[in-house]
Amino acid sequence: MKVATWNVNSLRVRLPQVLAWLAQEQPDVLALQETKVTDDAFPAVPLQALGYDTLYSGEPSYNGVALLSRRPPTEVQIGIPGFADPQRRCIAASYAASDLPGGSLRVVNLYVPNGQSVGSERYAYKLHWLSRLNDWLRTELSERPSLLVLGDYNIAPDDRDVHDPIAWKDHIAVSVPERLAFCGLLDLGLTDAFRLFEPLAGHFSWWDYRTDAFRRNLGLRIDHILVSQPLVGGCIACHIDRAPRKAVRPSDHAPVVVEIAVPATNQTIDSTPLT
DNA sequence: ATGACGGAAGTTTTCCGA
Repeated sequence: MKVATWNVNSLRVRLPQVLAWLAQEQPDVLALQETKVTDDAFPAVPLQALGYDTLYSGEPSYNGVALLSRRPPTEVQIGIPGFADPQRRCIAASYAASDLPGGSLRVVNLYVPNGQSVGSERYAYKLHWLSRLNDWLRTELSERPSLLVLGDYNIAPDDRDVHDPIAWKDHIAVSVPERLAFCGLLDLGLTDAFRLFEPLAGHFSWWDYRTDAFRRNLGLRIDHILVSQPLVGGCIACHIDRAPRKAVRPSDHAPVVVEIAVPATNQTIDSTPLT
């Protein structure tokens, strides 16, 4: 299974790029953030025409998340249970996958608050939001063996994920309390899929629109795919697709993609007869 | 220290992003 996350910074503006990327990459699930579109205006028809089911939770101007999938969703959850948050930042669903532990893949799609600046009201909201997320994911992990928690975390987990760690020290997305909150998610039993394959610095998922930051590779790695322990062994690849960031009028984020082998795939490879 | 770019709302300017 191929699952991806992409902060599109307005789905209405980026729809042609999303449609082209879906047609080319054929992910089983694509999680979108910053759709910036209300539910009544969500462009479901062209996405369905490509064979994707749609789930979405939006609001005017800001935030908004969606899940696009080639198989039908079940057990849909909008928002963090028990957390009355008016901002549309979380949507989750399950997808049948008989070869995976538990028989289905659970996908939790997040748009973690930006936080604006360390010490601000929005920063306090970000940390509170992450705390409520942590509480909920503890329950999810106990009930869903095959769990993916992906999206725009707005946190660069360590200095390898920051183009200039000295300049960014203690700034938003990099501050110690934010990184501790991210570690708190890993401590629940989640693993950063990207770091299963790439140990080096300099790989980013976001670049500022200003100052030619993408061409100079001045970015942050803040979009992540976390996987539960039963899925770790099945992860066969995780990469950041920089191609859409080179488009005309791109999003400032690039998609992150994970590929998960189901046991049947391994068996097929292992049983290939020698010639 | 500030702004630089881009989207949205909505009307010429402001808020927000990271």
